[in-house]
Order: sequence, then C-alpha cells, then structure tokens
Amino acid sequence: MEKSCIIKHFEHYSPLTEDDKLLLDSLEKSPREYRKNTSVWTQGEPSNHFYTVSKGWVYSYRNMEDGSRQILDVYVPGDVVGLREFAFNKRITGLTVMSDAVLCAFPKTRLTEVFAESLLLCSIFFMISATDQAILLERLVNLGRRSARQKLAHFLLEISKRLQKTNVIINNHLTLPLTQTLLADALGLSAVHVNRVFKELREENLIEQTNGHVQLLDVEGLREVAGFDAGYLEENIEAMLQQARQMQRKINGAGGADPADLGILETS
Amino acid sequence: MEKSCIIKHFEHYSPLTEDDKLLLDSLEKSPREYRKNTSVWTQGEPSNHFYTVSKGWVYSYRNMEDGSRQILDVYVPGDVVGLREFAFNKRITGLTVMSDAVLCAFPKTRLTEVFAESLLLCSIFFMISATDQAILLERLVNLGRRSARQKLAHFLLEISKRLQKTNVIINNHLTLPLTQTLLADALGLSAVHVNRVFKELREENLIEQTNGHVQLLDVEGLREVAGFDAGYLEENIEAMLQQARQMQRKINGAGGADPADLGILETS
DNA sequence: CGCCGCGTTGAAGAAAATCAAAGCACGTGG
DNA sequence: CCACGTGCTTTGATTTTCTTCAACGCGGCG
Repeated sequence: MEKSCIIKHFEHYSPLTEDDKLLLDSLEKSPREYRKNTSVWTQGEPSNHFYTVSKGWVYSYRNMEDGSRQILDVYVPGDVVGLREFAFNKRITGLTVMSDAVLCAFPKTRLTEVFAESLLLCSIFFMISATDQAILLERLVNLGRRSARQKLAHFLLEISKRLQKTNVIINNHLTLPLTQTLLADALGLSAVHVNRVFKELREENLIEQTNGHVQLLDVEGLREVAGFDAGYLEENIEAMLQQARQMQRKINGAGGADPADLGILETS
Repeated sequence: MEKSCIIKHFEHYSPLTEDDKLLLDSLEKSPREYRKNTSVWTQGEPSNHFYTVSKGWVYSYRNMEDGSRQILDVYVPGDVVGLREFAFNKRITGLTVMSDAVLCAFPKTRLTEVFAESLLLCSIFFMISATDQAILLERLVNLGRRSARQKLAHFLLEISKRLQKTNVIINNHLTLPLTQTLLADALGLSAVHVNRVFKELREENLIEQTNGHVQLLDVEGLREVAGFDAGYLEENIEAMLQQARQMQRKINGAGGADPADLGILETS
C-alpha cells in the first residue's frame, strides 16, 4: 500500500506505530485534484473537514467588504490546513489553490476519535496547531512593524525555509507561483508597490527573477534586510512527543499489552 | 474548596465531570501575583509552563532589533496563555502584565497526561488553541488591510466583546489599562497617530474618554467604521464537545459508568 | 487578430511617521 | 504643602512611505 500523504507528513515529526498508521490511514479519503485558482472552501461555508496538502500551493484569505482582501497564510506540500476551524462550524476564512494541486480531506469529527485512540497523534495535532500559530505571529509582526522591503524579504525567506522542510530546494532557487497581486494581499501592500520593491531587491543583487521563478542570490543579505530569525519555524518537540509515546505505552501495558508499540524508534 | 480559575474558565465551555475537575485542580499551583509592568516571561527563555489569567490584563509581544515592538495579543481574565509554545522549548514571544494581575502556572508536560485522562479536556484545550488562532487571524486582517481609524475601532470592539464573555461590562463602559503607546504597538501605528485617531472618534461622538476609561457611545457606528463582524469570536463547539463527552462515556463505560454526563447526540 | 491577465513605470496624492514642544496627572521627597 | 521628576497625552509642522490613478508592454490563448 502506498503511504498516504498525512502519514508521510506525520512521520516527519515522529516515528509512528503500526496502529497509528492504520488510524491515520482510516481517516483518509481518496486525494482530490484541484485546478489552478479553484476554491476549496469559502467564507461562511460549513466546516466539516480539514485537509493535507499533497501537491501544489494553497492560500487562505479573508475578503473585506470594501473589495480588498488579506491573504492569511500560504501552504505548501506537507502542510495541514483547516485545523483552525475545529472550534467553529463555519469557515472563518476562504481557501483556494493557486496552482494545480492535490489535497486530501479528513472529516473533522473523527479528530476526537483519533485523540481518544492515540496520544501520540493527539500531541502531533496539537503541535501542528501551535506551529501554525507561531507562523501567524511572525506574519503579524511582519505586517505591523516592518517596511515594505522588509516584508517582502522576510516572506521570501520564510517560504524558502518552509519549503526546505518537506521539499527540496536547489541552490536557493524556488518557483514562486504567487502573482505580485497575491503577494501584495499577503503583505498588506499594493501590487504596484510590491513591484517596485522587487525592482529594488533585484538592483541590489539580492534576488534574481525570471518569469515566476525567484532565486535568492544573497540569503545573508536578505536576512539582514528582513531581520529574519528562523527560530519560530524550528519546533523542538522531541521532549513532548517522547512523553506522549511513553504514556501511550503505559496505557497499552495496563489494558493488555500492545507489542506494536515496543521499540518504537526502530519501526519504519 | 474554592474553584480554581481554570475550572471556572473551562466550565464556561462545557459542564465538567468531577473527575475532570479533580484533574484540572491537580494541575494548579498556587496563584501568583504580579505587579503592574512586570514580566512573566521574556523571549528566548525556556517555556515550561502555561498560565491562566485570573485577574488583570496581560499582553504578549515581540521585540524587534531596531527597538520597535509588536504587541501580538492582549489577554483578559479567563484567558489561557502560553499554549502556543507547546511545540517549542523556548519562548518565541514575551509576556508582561500591564496592570496588577494574578496568574496561575501549569507545567506544560502535564498537558499530555491530561490528554490521556480526559477526552473532554483535551478537546477544550484544542479548541482554545483554535480560538486563539481565530483572534490572531482577525488581528492579521486588521494590521494588513485596515486604516488607522478602522484598526482602533476594531480593537475596541473586540476587547469589549471578549470582556463580555467572562466579565461584566455595564453600558459599554470599559476600563482600558492600555496606554496609547501600547495601543500603537498593538495596531502597528505610532503613538502620536493613535492619539489623533482617538480625537477623531471622540469628535464624532463614537466614544468618550476620561482618564483610562473608554465608553463606547455608539457601538453600531463603531461597527460600521471598523467593518467589525464578531463571527470569529463566536465558537460553535457544542457538536465537538458533545462528541467528546459521548466517547469518554463509552471509554468509561468499559470500566465503570459515569453518570455526570447526559449527552444527547445522535451521531452515526 | 484582439482580449485579458500580469508586470512595469511615471506622476500625483493620501496616510501615517517623525520631530519637536508643551501640558497634565501623579507620586515622591524636601 | 510645595517643588520636582516622570510618564502619558496632546498638538503643530514637516517628511516619508505607500497608495492611487493612468498608461503601456508583453505573452498566452480563444
């Protein structure tokens, strides 16, 4: 059986027992393809599922009454989307794919069952939620207290860093499917100004642009411009997850041994 | 025995079983007082605890290299603080109290134990994390796509709404312990500009100000100015929590019935 | 071909920052 | 009781940053 995308994603955080894998697998419906610029959900819709991004780029946004909009976050393959509506029965933001993409849907109600059955998965979900928050916080700082050029430089560095986690980046060369209008909506700027800032960065030899592709020529320079510190992307979760695994073993031990859970670290 | 503050907080979301209450209570160390403008934790410190706010106002912030700072969120009595560092072993933001305050500390490592022992509490924690995110999202929109007067009006309405949840507000009159400098750092503005916008709102008879107190004279008018929609503050969690209670009963049912919960759910 | 979305550039204008100075409330110590 | 310092608010004048408006080029595609 081929590994589902959520298993691959979770294994990035911690080795899983066979039980955990089966549990995750049982959640997953068949992956669905979305064509460029189609909507996965819109504001106000009932929120019954969350998703993992398997292929392509996705963004969540909020439309304003005056016609403008704010892009809240951008997701790349490996990311989990929609956990934030756990506490809401309607979508508070929209989600659309900006390139051809593949997503897997999971019914939200089954989360509780997962929590009940696997302490490790529960902890990982909680951790994903916390990491999401960290990214939002940094974006908040970006919007509130940085200049246009800092905003753009910071955004580029963050995306590049996040892509490195689950995807390969060669020589700091990344394909950026974001139009300048999209970027503007993400950074709280006008599209025109984004264009000007891009020009600036090009002229300072910090980046290179060729139709949709961006190459970070001088990462150190960009870091200086942006005041970028990747700390907020570097979770340190071993302690918590180890604790979860340990407790799970205790529980299993009490109710009847579960051999699949011994020697966790060696399971593949 | 007096109810601990976290129990009061959690009961706001869902009735708790005696077991749940005991569990929560076991977490709580003695509340600690903080004097105005003292720090609870700072950036980079190890993050071993999370807190509930029992009295007073608190804010989390991020300091920038150039000396400016961004206030990320403001917390009022009843709020849970620090869950976002679940995935990090160092603080990614600072936290300080802006009025005399009382907070209760909880060791972070015990969260896993709580997750293992009570599905309901686990769900509530997850929900709090999700609601936090919703607030951050709205703040993001505020910073990215609203004018100064919209930002301020929106902030006032949000705080007022959030205070109503666990505290009483009479006649839209709220005591705002935020200085204009603090507000500026929260809204991504300069203190001078915040002052000017306050003046505008006063002159339009939308608010009234008398040393530290703000009265919202015309909530409807403010709502119009801000484009405020409280949807993001109105979690709808009954379905999820009911599911959690039901499953918990099933689990307990195996070992011994728990009468404290009269769930009414017709899930498949 | 002609349309449309996207990127680019220039010029003018608006929003908010910065700089500077003064007033006001409050607590502290003489 | 008053003088003084300190932190917060208020106001004006000036400057910076970014937006808005407008126009044009360019490439893809029906």
